Amino acid sequence: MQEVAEHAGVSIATVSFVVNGTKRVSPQTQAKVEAAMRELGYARNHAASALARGRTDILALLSPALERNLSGTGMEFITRAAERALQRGYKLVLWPFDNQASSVQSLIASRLVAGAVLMEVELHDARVPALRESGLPFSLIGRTLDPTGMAWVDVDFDASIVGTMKDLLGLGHRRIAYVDFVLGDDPEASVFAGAVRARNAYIDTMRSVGGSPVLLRCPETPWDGRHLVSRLLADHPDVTALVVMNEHAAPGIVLGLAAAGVRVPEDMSIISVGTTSMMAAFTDPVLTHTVSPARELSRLGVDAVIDRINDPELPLPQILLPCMRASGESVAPPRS
Amino acid sequence: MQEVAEHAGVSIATVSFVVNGTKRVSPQTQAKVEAAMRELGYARNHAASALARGRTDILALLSPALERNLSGTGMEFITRAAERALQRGYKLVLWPFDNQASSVQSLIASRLVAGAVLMEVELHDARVPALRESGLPFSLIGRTLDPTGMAWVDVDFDASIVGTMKDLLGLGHRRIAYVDFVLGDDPEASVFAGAVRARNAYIDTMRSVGGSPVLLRCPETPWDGRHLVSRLLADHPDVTALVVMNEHAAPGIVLGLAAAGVRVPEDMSIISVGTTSMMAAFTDPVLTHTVSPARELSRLGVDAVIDRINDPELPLPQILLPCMRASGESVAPPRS
DNA sequence: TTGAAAGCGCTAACAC
DNA sequence: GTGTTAGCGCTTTCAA
Repeated sequence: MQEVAEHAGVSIATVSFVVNGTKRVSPQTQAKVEAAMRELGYARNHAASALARGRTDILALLSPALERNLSGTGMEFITRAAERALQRGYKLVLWPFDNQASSVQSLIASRLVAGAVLMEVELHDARVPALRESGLPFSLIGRTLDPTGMAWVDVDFDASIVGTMKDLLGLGHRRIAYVDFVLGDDPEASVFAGAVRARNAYIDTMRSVGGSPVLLRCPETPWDGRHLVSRLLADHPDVTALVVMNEHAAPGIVLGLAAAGVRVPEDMSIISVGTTSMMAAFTDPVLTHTVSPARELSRLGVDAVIDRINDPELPLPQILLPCMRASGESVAPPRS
Repeated sequence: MQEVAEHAGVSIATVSFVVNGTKRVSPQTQAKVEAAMRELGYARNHAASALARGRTDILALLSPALERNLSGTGMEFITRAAERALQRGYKLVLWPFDNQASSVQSLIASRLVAGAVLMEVELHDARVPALRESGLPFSLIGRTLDPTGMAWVDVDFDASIVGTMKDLLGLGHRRIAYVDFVLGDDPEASVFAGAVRARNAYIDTMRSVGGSPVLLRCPETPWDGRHLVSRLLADHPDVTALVVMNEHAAPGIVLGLAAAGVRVPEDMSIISVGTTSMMAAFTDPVLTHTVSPARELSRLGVDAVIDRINDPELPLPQILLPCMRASGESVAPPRS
């Protein structure tokens, strides 16, 4: 920067002003400085700038289980978040971590990032208390049990599941089963808040129409989807429709049903919820599905943090976005 | 740090020594300092540290088209890279960008990152010259036409395609078509080096057995895969086997064939190359496939950069990894 | 084995 | 509108 200043015949303060647009500078000087910068290929030193202003332009994307969600919706979240951050002049660092709370602590204390976006939020999320205490701006993609006083954007699973159930009930289905996912080996292990809310919405809806819920779960793979089918058919032969919140198992379920001679949608209706359309198109018939608003959620989540960095007094966005219904051919009235 | 020093009754230099392990410190002082750090929840300021030592612990993952590859193998690359970087004490920032060369320039000049990993490398990649000039350590996942003097790790597409072709030829197939992908609207737009090499390996193999290559391509979606089928059957009715390098179209192709009454593998053999096993399991029959060594490639790519950061004189790793053959049920001898 | 102090490159308050 | 300058928090050389 010193060099640029000499080259342009001004002081380094002036260079700083034009680099940051912090202060009015006469057009002539501005031009001179810019020319000098171009000539010398100057770009401001990131660390020095961050140190001096006491703030960085880096955001952290905290995603505890980057291993999970090896495709589909998860990828969408990450790429959109990175894109949006860059659009707004921020960088996005990926922070997949093991030891939740303590790792967040040191991330915060190191002042590496100006804010954080949390994905895969749990009902009682260990990262949240640490973040709140620290005062670091953050937003949730998802929400904890009590998200009061935080910025969050989330899928409106309640409405989405209720809507999906209504569709099925409207067609005459009464025995509707629900399939979601387990992570790793321990079925009781960390549970995403969204999954819990969705499941509860299903249970409530079933109860409200006097039906009894049928809950199934399996790991997020097509193989597990296939295997699930025999269990389903054996234990619940009267089920006529499936609501599946398990992007990667859904195609497997269709294959499993076909192998068992169960036709979709004539004998069994299926709706895949919170998926990408691509995943829904891997089967024949194409799955009727609802699309998780991943792109918007990422954008809003990133925006929420950046806005709060710029003005901590801003109201906290708390936004619920519905899944979009997308057509498919896997739903029909039940065989009477 | 000053506070920690006072708390422990030592100088800030000493604190720095224990934080970084840069110098021998007596066990007692060490213990005192560590206790003080814990008590005050100290973590070193990232920017200040980077500024003082003239180096950061951040790596950039340069992926021009994060939009593409919305799942499967692409996701694998990113998550594994982030994981590995963290394991080795580095952070990974995502750098999806538009304007290739210039964006790289400013990334370099800003000294934000200590090194870079390039994905989706093209034969003549605009990012590479900028990087070479700058002296910033970097590695390629993939390789340019002439990757001499650079660190790279790549899939051995030559061997993989040749192996795949041999399998098919060995079964008696002679009319083997090849399907790969187009990006966006312009079929001539930026081409990944790996795709070009793979295609050439196919062409060479066909020629070497006196066959004439049949090249097809479509966007990376199951819909496009379905549509491709009618073109294939109309234009090349005598084809008995398909080598598909298009992870997301492959399941669509199977569906399209089924719809056209072409049985897999009796009437048509299919091998999906460079895919994830999950994608290959979305169809019935499960696709015979080869798995892209994404995980290892990411690890090696990240390691290569970090090693060179630590010692620029280290020999340049230039590593070719084969795709792993994975079983499936979509290959059989041709109908005689 | 420990401490003092000179920067690292930039920002921004203050003076002109 | 532009320049001077005191830090930002840490690393590291040099001296003790």
